[in-house]
Parts: sequence; structure tokens; C-alpha cells
Amino acid sequence: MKAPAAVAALAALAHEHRLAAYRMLVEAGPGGLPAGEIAARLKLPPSSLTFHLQALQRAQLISQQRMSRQLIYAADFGTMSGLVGYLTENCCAGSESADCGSKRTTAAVERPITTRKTRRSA
Amino acid sequence: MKAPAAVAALAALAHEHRLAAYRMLVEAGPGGLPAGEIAARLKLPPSSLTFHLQALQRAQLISQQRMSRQLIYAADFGTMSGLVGYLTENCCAGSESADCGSKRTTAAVERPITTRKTRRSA
DNA sequence: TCATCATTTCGACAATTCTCGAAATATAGA
DNA sequence: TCTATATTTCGAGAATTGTCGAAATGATGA
Repeated sequence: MKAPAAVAALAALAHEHRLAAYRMLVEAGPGGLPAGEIAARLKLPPSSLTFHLQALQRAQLISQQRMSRQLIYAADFGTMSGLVGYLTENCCAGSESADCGSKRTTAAVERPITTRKTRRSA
Repeated sequence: MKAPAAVAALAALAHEHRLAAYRMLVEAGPGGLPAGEIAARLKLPPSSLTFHLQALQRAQLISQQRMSRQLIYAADFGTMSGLVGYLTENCCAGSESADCGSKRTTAAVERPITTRKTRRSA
């Protein structure tokens, strides 16, 4: 995943209702859920839900499939995997600095600004 | 990290300039970078940059520290760690469905949350 | 104190996002 | 075909976000 796709995925998830919908679909698994069921659980009017599902779909975070009268939405785990990969590889520092993925129970990585000056800018 | 904080962090990162600024600060490491340096590299007018840095700061993704005349910004790795943790735990399916964190090429965070081995330095 | 540098705050505007009722579309069964 | 169900599309208004020049603030050295 590259930066523009990452921005798209981040933006799609950066909303209360969309994150809730996505999590619901993750929990539902590959079988997914019909739009009406998601709307009911989220207590959203159908047209509002469609708006948010379309945002998730544009970012390729979910997919759609018709099943008789219903439209079933399911999480696309590959995209989320790509996003998590992007964040760990590009936003969590590499080998030299703090590594944010390894032991995140508590604040493992504070800010040792005191240790050394490391003034190499000029 | 809980849902509202995750939404805040996702929204803060969901913008081309802010993601670029954040990545730059990750690469810079704990020493951080002065605002002017970030603005110059991103080719952004100073007031626009401030707007974006404030968004990142509100989400606790970066911190600010004055150093003489300059304001130094540095990535807060703990928050990113929390975000990655939130996504892997809440948005990547649990034990039953597809697990999106497992087979990335390199990555550091490969810690399956399904089992709690408590294996310390095996 | 004054001049200068680094950065933020202010203000105004453009652009985008969010919300949701009403109308339209697609499917199924009688 | 007619009716009912499931969901989307349309349209309009409210709210939020993004942009950036100009003015203000804070720090430094002369």
C-alpha cells in the first residue's frame, strides 16, 4: 500500500459511524451483513448508512454482494492488512528509533530527549 | 486506546500533508524537527503547516517543545502504537476469521493477539 | 530598546463532508 | 401485473475542514 491509498483508508475509517460499521463487519466475518441489519444496529437512517458504506467501499475496505433482495457487505481484510502494514513500516520508525509495534501494553517508548544531543543538522 | 481516540488519530493522519509530516517526524526520530524545516520540506506556507501540526497534536500523535526561537515537533510513538494495536485487535478479526496482521513481508508487530503465551524472551 | 527571526493566531473564503427525507430502482411473491 | 421489501440515488442545507495572507507573539542579540 502506498501513501494515497493509506490516506484514503484512514479517511474512510476516521468517522464514528464508519469505524463502528467496519468493526461490525469484521466481527461478522466473511459472511458479512445486509445493509438493513447494519443500519438497524447503528440506528442510522438508510440513506445515511449508504453514504458511509460507499465511503468504505471506495477505500476498498468493504465489498458488496447482492443476495436476493438484500445487499450484503463484508470486510475486505486484505486492505486492512495493507493499512496496518503501511503504518508499521512507515510510521513506526525503523531499526534505529523507537519501534511502536513490539510491546505496546504500556508506554514502552517515552521520549529520551535527555540522553544525547545528536545535533547533526548543520 | 478506545474508539473515540482511534477516530481522532485516524482523522489526524487522513490527510496528505499531515501523513507526510508525521512520517517525516518518525524518520527524524525522538529529536524531532523545527516547524520551519517541516514547512520547507513540505513546501507549505507556515500558517497552513501550523494548522496541520495542531491537528496532529490534538490527536496526541506529536508533541511540541520550544528550543530557543524554534518550536520542535516530535512524533509520539506511544499513540501510533496504540492506534496500530487498536486496529489489529478490533479491526483485524479475532480467532475465527481472517487475521490481517500475520504475514506481512517485514513488519515488527507480528504478535498474534489470539494467544497469550506470556513467553518472555524465550 | 530595537531589529530580526521563527512561528502562531486571526479572519475570510472555498471546498468538502455529513445528514436525512423523498423519490427511484431492484427483487420477489401472489 | 400489483404490492411489498430492501436499498440506493437525489437534492438541499448545516457543519466541518482546508487554505493562506496579514497581523500578532515570543525569543535572541546588538
